[in-house]
Amino acid sequence: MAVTIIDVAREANVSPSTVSRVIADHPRISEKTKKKVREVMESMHYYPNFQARNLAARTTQTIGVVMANSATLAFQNPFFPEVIRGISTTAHACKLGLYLSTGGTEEEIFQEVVAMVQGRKVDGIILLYSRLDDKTLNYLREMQFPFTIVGRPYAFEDQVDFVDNDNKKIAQDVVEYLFGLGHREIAFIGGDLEFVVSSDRLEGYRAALESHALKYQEQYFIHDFAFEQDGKEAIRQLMTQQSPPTALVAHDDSVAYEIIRYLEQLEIRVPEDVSIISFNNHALSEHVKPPLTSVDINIFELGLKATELLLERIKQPEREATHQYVDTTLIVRNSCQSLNTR
Amino acid sequence: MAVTIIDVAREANVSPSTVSRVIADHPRISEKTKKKVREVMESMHYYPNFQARNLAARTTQTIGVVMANSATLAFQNPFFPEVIRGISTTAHACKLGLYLSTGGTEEEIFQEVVAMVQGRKVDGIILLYSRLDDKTLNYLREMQFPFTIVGRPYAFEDQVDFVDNDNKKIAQDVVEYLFGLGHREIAFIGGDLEFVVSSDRLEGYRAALESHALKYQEQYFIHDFAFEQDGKEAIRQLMTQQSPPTALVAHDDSVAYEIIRYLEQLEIRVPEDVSIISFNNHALSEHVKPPLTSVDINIFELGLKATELLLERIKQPEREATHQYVDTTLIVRNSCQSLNTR
DNA sequence: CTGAAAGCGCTTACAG
DNA sequence: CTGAAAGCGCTTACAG
Repeated sequence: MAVTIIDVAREANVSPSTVSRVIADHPRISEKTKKKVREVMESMHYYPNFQARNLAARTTQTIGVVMANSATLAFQNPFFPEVIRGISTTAHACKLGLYLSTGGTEEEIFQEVVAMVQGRKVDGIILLYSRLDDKTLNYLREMQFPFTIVGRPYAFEDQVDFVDNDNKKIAQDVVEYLFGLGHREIAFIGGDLEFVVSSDRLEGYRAALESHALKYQEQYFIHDFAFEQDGKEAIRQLMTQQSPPTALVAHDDSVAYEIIRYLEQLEIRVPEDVSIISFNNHALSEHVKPPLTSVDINIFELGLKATELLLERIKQPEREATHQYVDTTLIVRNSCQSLNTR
Repeated sequence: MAVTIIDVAREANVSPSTVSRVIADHPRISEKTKKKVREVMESMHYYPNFQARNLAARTTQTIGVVMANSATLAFQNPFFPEVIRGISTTAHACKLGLYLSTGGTEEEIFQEVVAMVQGRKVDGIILLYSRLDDKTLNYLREMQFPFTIVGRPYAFEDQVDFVDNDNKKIAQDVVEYLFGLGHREIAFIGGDLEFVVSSDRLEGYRAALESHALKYQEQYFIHDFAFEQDGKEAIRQLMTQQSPPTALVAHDDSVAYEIIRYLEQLEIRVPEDVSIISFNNHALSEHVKPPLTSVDINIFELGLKATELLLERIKQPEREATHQYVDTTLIVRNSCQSLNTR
């Protein structure tokens, strides 16, 4: 068996309480005692048992990280490691552990979250996605369990802590940018509207069009499911209609890459024949052909801030809900062409 | 306070022991009692406290996942989510939790692993990397703590459980493939040789050359650090020497993308002027230009198998060490050209 | 500044 | 088939 606090206490001629207090660096223990106990701990290779400590102290020192189901995960590939890196940075600095959800379906994930909360596995939870009317989120709200979202909640915005980009605004900005280049026929290849990030971006797109008295047009919008089912055909239809778009907005770089390939097969050149712009600025976007103009959404920061908010919430359960919007940067590369100079 | 096993016991008119046994679905409890207790648990919304259960049962029902430091992580971007997906699949099926390392440096990671082991945070550990003479690995070995590596250990191969691709072989195969296409001047842009995966692939490359009585040549090898410092210059030098290579082997697709961009700047066409082949088959490799010929290493399976091995090890600490090699597939796309038909 | 005692919420031989 | 008791390894009022 491993050496316990009792073994140390006996060896150091103090009580277990004292050893415990030395571990916690309690101020009311004399330096002399601390020194002695620490020496004994060292020589006996004592190491505290977290489970016991946490059970007694009613804490876990770990936070739960809940990702959307794996299908979506695969999709948002580069998002995940980067947001984890942000979360880890804060977590590690505060000596907090990370507990990861493993569920593959919405229901499994929900059950896991219940287990985390009720089973006292974590002190708080970070939701890595925001879905319309999400069971998990509602549960967390009802339980008043500390949690933060990376993304904007679909509702109760003022009652929930979250970190997000201003997705409406960046979608608007992107359209404005294209508008500035002279584009008027701008199509949007959207993400799954179940996710708030997707609906926000779509909304920004529409708002930008309307602000220029351009109408939102059905035939300029491709749903995620249509694209996933047969992306090539969707793009073909889009580009062969009466007045095809001169610019495309894709909801994610990986989608943009795919579109570019289909366009190529259709012998439509980017950016000469059609411009393309996208979101999320994957690491590879500077290396593809043509280098992709994309919005950097600062994923690392998203993870970092979400963790900070969560820690504050854990410390002060009663504080008011806080939001934070993380800055984005439009990275202009070579996938968009100006029509003005024509 | 939450409802405990004692509350349930009182309400159901049984002892706490019995409630505990009902939770564990102990065979010696009568169906009648089980039914009654379960009804009470239901109606009282009882949920077991994992910390207490684990403390008493001396288990954790969670496995630790340790990644190499963040710098490397960023590099191997798509690897991480995919291997986690594989690990999650097995873990979730066995109702095991995942505890993630958060450290940014080797030393931090080591300390975390010590905390996981000594602090009884996990029942076993999966190392997501294999490094030369790794302190963490050595510690785990010495402690005889259950662990598995995704990758081949640098030593003690027959004493450690691991899952890997046969990296020597796939590097050989890749060179053979190029050889079959008529290439004789084949360069290698390698990874960090601190990692076994990189040195294995380099070794395979050399072995393949030698099997064709071709000599390994310094000027056909670019070190990871040289490439990272100034990739463009490294490629320029490589391609402007006396007899430049006709084919390049890159240790990872993301490196291949970068190389392709530099080649383009040098006005060297792929595959017309030089062929390029790579490992890991990122999701994007079919979408880049030219679509990249790459070796699919089946990352999902790597994670899945590693977890299975770990679980077996946890069950039978004394069993013999096992290895498993996961199959790979050469995905031929359009980045290599045959010289034979010229 | 330090200790004795109770308690965190479970599990598991042992006994019947 | 079920219960009483000890124990997992800590923490933390309370008392001095």
